[in-house]
Formats: sequence, C-alpha cells, structure tokens
Amino acid sequence: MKATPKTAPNPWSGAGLPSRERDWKRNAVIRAAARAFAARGYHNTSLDDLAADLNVTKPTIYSYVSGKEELLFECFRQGVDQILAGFEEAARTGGSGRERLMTVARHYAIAVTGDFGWCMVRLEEEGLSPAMSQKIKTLKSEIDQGLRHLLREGIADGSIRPCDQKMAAFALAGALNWIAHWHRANDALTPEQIAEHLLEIFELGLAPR
Amino acid sequence: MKATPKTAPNPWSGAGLPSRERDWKRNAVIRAAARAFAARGYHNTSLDDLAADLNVTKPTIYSYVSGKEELLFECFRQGVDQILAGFEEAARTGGSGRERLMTVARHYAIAVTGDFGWCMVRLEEEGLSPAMSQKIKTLKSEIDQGLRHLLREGIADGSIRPCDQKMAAFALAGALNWIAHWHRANDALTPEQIAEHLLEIFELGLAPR
DNA sequence: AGCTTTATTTACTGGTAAGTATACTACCCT
DNA sequence: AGGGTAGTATACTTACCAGTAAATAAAGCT
Repeated sequence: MKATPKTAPNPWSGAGLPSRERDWKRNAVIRAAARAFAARGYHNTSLDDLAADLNVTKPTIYSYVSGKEELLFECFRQGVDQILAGFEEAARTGGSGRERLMTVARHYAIAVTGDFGWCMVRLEEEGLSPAMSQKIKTLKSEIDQGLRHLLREGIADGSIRPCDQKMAAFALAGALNWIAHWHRANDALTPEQIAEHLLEIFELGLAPR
Repeated sequence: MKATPKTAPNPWSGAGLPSRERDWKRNAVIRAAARAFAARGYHNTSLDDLAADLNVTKPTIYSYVSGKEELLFECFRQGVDQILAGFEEAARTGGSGRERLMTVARHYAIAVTGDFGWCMVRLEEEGLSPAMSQKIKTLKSEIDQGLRHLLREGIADGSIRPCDQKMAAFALAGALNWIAHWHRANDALTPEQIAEHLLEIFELGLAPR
C-alpha cells in the first residue's frame, strides 16, 4: 500500500494554516480518498493509508467525516453532482433532444474520467448501511430517469428515432460508465473527444446507412 | 451475512457420496462462491460464510481451492469462457460480421446475467497478486480484441458501417457488461431478448433513418 | 499573561476473517 | 480384519483495520 501521488498541493504541507479552511481541507480529504479508492480499491485502502497520503493521522480524518462509509458516499455524490450539472446545463442551453443528450454525455464523460469517476461507477450497495444504500439508489435512478426523459423528448421532437428508451438509456449509461474502466489519465483522447466518438456510434449506429 | 439461498442441490446434503465427484464438488464450491460474491460482494463474503452456504467448514474449501483469490479467479474464468465460447460459435456458424457480432452478443448477455456475470464484470485487479492481475488482463483483452476483429470483418464485408473499432468495441462491451448491474433474475426480459434489443440500438443508431 | 476552543496526535480496543495444524471419520483395498 | 488414504471438522494463530479515548499543541480571546 504505497501513498498515492498527490498532484494537488497538500493543505498540511506548510505550517501556517488560515483557519476557516475547514471546508477546503474536508474536500482535500474527500478528493484524496477518491484517488486512493480508484487506485487501490475501497476495501484495500485503509484509513491509515489515506491519512499517510495526506501526511496526517487517522483521527484527523474522523474530524472531517464520520467514517469510511461517509467518505465513500461523498466521493460518489461529487461525481454524480457533475453529471446532474450536465443535465442542468442541457436544460439551460436547450436545443433538440439529441443535442441535449450530447451535452449530457460530454459532462458524463468528463465526470467519469475525473477523480470521482471510479467511485461513481464502481460503488455498489453491497455491505453498506441500508440508509446509504437507499440514497445511492435514488441518485443513480435520477440519472437513469434523466437519460430516459431526454430520449423521450428527442423522440417527440423527431431528433431521435423511436426506440426502447429504457434499453437505450441502459446502453448509453453502460457505454459511458465503462469509460472509467478503460480510460487512463494520459489517454490520447480527451473526455470530450471520447464523448463525441461514443455518441457518434450511438447516433449513426453500426449498420450502413 | 446470511446464507445465500441455494437453488441447486447441495452435494453434501445427503450422506453417501460417490467418490470421483471431486470435480463436481469443486465446481459446486466455485458456483456457490460466485453466487455469494454477486449477492454480498467479494470483500463482504468470508470463507466461513461461504462454507456455511455449503454446509461445510472452511478447511474443506481449502481442499478444493488454494484460497479466496483462486476462488474469485475461477469464477471470473468460467464467465469469460462462456463469452469466448460465443466467439467460437460465431466462427462456426459463419455469416456476415454483423451476424456473428449478434451471436457473440447473445452469448455475452447470457454469460453476464448468469452466476458468474458479476465476477466477470466487477473483478478488478486491485489488491490481487500481480500474476493473477496479469492473467485477468489477458483474458479481458482477448474479448476486446475479439470484438474489434468482428467489427473489422463486418466493415470489410460491408455489413457494418465504417467506424472507430476501438470505440465501438468499448461501447458494446460497456453496454453488455452493464447488464450485470441492472438485470435481475426475475426480469421480464430474457438475456437473449436483452441482447436483441441492445444490438438493435447499436445497429440502427439513435438518429432517425 | 491565563483561559478556552479547535486541530491533531499517540496509543489503545474490539472485532473480523484468512489461513493452518492437528485430530477424527469413513470408506477402500488387500 | 486392519492399515492406508481422502475428506472433513475443531480449534487455533496471525494480521489487519475501523473506530475511540485521552493527551498535547496551537490559535484566539479578554
């Protein structure tokens, strides 16, 4: 269990620390956790490991989050928030259903390749408290419903071919989530480019036109 | 950690056990492990839990497999084997690239919704021994290459529109793997039907024709 | 200065689970 | 029958790790 390379500056690095930075520190903890979970997996990352990454000891972490589960959930939520922001932007910018779907997909790809992508995609409810499990399901379902809604609207406005929205939403989510499994930070393609390519495949299909 | 309901008959249930059933028992262990991992997650399933599912004690499990890691790998491999069998069948039956892709997708969907689906899709190399990790990567890559190959051939024979094969293979694998996350055993759709629906989306695309 | 609060550490607890040494049991072979 | 062998169980060791109690240090206030 070696320390994750920390690219972002560490708030504990120096000595003098302005005091209301509590939130900033909390976020640093969450971000470091997300990186560590992505690199080593949730169960293979002990809070002592994480503390070491941050040059801090375990009880310090407990002063920012209630426990490991909350840490995981926060990572999950930050990732989901980025995706939900995509839906909001799509609603703001408007356009056809297909165009809005593209906007969402772009945000989705960025979120999924970011620090929180792993937590978002890989987090399962197994072994988590029922309350937590429920919150996660709700957020996941929100994304699913958002996709279906966009598909429906696209079909209504003629920008999307009539199709099984449930299946199409699953296919899209699957393809987008899967990016987290194969994308590497130094990949030749940017998340935006990946989103473009994937959406092109979904739009045009595999059969010759 | 309650016991997984065992639908398949348990080879220890009775008393008299024909002796050469060693392989059958080993497979029962692996299958039970796959079910338990899928239900409760790998890290949340102790070998004692698993042993209890089988009405046996932990050392017995160790007489069939070398440890938890091997157990996991066997589950993974059995799932992958089903998918690879799909490629073989596709090669046997022939047809256009697109038709063969459909054959593979059907097998894929069946594999992914089966007992070993979870292990196959969710297994990551984190925290596994390097040797194991390598074997897993190799098998995964074999599937990926198979998909790309089929896409290439489909493009060559004109049954598939020219497209980025790498991206298309990732999109397909993602959508197919994702089935394991949302499909439930009592789902209205059979794996075959799911494969049909998904492939239709991929073939025709989302844009109106 | 001294008193209070907040941030962080050192040192511990309790529980869980992987893996193992050893003993027991039952079948098989001659 | 008696000795071997495969399979299974009991009971243990070892390690790890989430979470906590109590102590210390630093910053702020009056």
